[in-house]
Amino acid sequence: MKWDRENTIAQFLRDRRKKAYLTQVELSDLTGVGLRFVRELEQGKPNLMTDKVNQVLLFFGHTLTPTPISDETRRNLGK
Amino acid sequence: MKWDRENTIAQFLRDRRKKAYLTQVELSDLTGVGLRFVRELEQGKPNLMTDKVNQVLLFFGHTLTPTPISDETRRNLGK
DNA sequence: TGTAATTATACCTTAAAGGGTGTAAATTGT
DNA sequence: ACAATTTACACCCTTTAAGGTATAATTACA
Repeated sequence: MKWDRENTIAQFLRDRRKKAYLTQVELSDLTGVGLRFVRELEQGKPNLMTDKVNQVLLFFGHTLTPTPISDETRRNLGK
Repeated sequence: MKWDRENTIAQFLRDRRKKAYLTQVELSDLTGVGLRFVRELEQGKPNLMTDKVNQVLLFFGHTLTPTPISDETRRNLGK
């Protein structure tokens, strides 16, 4: 599967980390996930484990939940 | 890690499947994920792969996205 | 109440996610 | 322009998610 830096989670986390003036290393330390994982997250690796993602999201007060797909997303379904 | 049938994703999917009058087997077929996975999903297995979850959520027009944690969630942080 | 359908557990195998580390590339600041 | 910091990529290793299948428990209903 192809990586997609523009996917919702990747974008969200790159943005939040920047705004918090944190490096990937710092975020890795603060959240307890591996540095490698932080990088894969931000580069849009497609297949991630939910609890690892949540471990990072939680640091920013967020969590993964099912939300209705946007028209935008629906349009891109056929990739 | 402990399983939690009441977690957001598990609850959401049990509810949606019921409302669609589908069995786990049917949902498994329709979404292309394994039957075992549907069951683990609905029973709140903690560690899931995001693309598998999305594969099922998409069937119900949803997808995993980072959302602010609720007060409820925040209260339960210390488990 | 008995029986078929649905759901829950258990066991085993396989593919791949996550982690550590080392190195190269890119970014930043002076 | 250069040095230091930060980010990206490659390698190998360990762990485990997901799938298939078989069996037990539960639920639905005739």
